[in-house]
Amino acid sequence: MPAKRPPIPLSRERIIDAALDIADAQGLRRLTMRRLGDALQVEAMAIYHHVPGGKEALLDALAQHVTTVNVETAPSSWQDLARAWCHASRTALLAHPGVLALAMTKPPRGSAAAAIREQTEQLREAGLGDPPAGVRAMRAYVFGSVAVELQHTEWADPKAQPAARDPDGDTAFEQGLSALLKGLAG
Amino acid sequence: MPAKRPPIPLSRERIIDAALDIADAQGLRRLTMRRLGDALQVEAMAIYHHVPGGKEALLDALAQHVTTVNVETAPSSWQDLARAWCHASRTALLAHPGVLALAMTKPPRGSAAAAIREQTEQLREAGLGDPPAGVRAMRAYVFGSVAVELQHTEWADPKAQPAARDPDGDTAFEQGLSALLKGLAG
DNA sequence: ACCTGAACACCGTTCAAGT
DNA sequence: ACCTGAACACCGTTCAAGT
Repeated sequence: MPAKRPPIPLSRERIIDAALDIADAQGLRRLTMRRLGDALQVEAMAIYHHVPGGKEALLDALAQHVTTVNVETAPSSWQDLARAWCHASRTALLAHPGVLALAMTKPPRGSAAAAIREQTEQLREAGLGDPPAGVRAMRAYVFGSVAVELQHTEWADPKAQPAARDPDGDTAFEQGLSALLKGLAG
Repeated sequence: MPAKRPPIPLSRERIIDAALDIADAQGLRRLTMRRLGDALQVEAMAIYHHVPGGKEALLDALAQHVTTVNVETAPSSWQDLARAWCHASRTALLAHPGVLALAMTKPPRGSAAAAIREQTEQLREAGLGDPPAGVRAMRAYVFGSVAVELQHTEWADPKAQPAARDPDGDTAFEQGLSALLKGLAG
């Protein structure tokens, strides 16, 4: 006879993880405070204790989660460094397709804004010409590529799992990235 | 004494226009069947008569509206033609910032899918190397650029009017577009 | 400190009813 | 044919109350 397991205490992190699960599996429109509560075995109202701003703040946190990336500064050229940042960003976005719309729509805040500043500084030190413009172009490229790639997989198979990715996506991304970096070089 | 004006009959087009107004001015989250009915001087339930699929179909229609563009095939090189398509797409998306998330998220259907096919054919005839890959890269670029540009204006001034645009947006777009086209050339 | 229950204003959508 | 009113299941959020 299994002992009555004491419930894992609620936390901001567990809430965000559960919210990402729901958004990825069922879509943003079905991410509901009540459904989220169900997934966490808790009444919806308990969530407000851990996420002060309510649902709007929760959505902000989800956007931050998929746009906060970090790269160890090691590579040789600014091109290699730029590639590393773009790959990391793409991977983070593809991991949670359900919240891509939030990531592209909400202006970067907190850790997401900090990551952009860090990326800008690293690329400046690595010798990139106009770091803010370069980072802006890279962010645009990564956002757009991921959006089109996800549209493509959903168009090909409306019930595709997030794991079942577009095989053309990788190569299309690499080609476009090379062209972009060549363009940024001057 | 003003005569009692007979109400303009409801139509799918009027509904879509009113929905775009609300989304642009107040955000997608505040676009509600009831609010939409108010704006049209009609009960919310009347909308279902003109938009069979309900709210989901309405959102699809909004996405189609801002991603359906057309370009008169006249320019000389495939580069000029590609520029024309990218400019037209960007303009259409910037005109309705409130529904960008839908445009990037919903796979192209109906007139939007037709526009992509048309663009692909025109560019093939104009001599572009791999038309589907090229169009995919252009769509990604336009989506990403517009998303970052709108993030940027909202970050600079959270209550900026859609008309008050980012001055850097135009030049950043042109620079990136040139780099992309150079990359597509080979 | 952390969670619940009841309550309130608001959603999307249906269906029968009006004109 | 086109619109309305009432109804239903479901939202986000508050607040007092429980432990």
